[in-house]
Amino acid sequence: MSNMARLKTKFYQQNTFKLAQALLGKYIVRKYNKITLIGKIVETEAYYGPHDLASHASRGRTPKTEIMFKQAGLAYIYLIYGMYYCFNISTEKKDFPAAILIRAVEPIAGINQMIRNRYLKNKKFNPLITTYHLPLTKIANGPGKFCQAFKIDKNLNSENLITSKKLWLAKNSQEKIKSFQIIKTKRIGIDYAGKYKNKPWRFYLKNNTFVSKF
DNA sequence: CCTGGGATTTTCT
DNA sequence: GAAAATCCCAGGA
Repeated sequence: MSNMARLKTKFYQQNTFKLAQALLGKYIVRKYNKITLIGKIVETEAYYGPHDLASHASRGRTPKTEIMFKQAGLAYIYLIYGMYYCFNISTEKKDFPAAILIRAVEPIAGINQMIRNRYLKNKKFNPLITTYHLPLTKIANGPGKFCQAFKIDKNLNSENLITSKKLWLAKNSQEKIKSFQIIKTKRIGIDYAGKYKNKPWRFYLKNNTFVSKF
């Protein structure tokens, strides 16, 4: 992990679709209570502009969607289906609504804690049990599961990833993803989005077993 | 393998 | 009051 360097402003200022692909293979670092969790991003989705019917921003600028209209590099976190959180990164310039949803990560460090975090809200959680089991590929293979594992919730909404001490992104300069390793396909769970529902704005690493859906 | 329904709460109409 | 960028489990083929 010695080659890990935090991603700075310039990285986030790329075009949303380029950034959604550049995020693949990068690391998410989460710190709380002296615990450090690290995951490698393997799947993203872009939500772009005021007309994208799959984007919350297509229904206007509201308190909820405000972060999507801010500058690049902020955490946009919302509650979905009353139960799960989704973590996004704001992109593009101020007043242009866009964001990238992190849909899946490969667990790298703090794996036992991630598994415990996943069970904490589960009805089957029993505080007397200290060891839970979950296959590595099912810890964070979905946007809701990832947030649960990494203890990401509304408290981190609007967090600045460039300066935060709790949540940021990093890269290992020795690791490079080539474009042939990236699958581009339609986004998940947005069948209501009319002509935007089939846009190939979902990106994931080819043959990667940590993605939410193949 | 697949399909369908329930959980749960914020947000906006 | 309805919908929602999800997840899990049950039941049938």
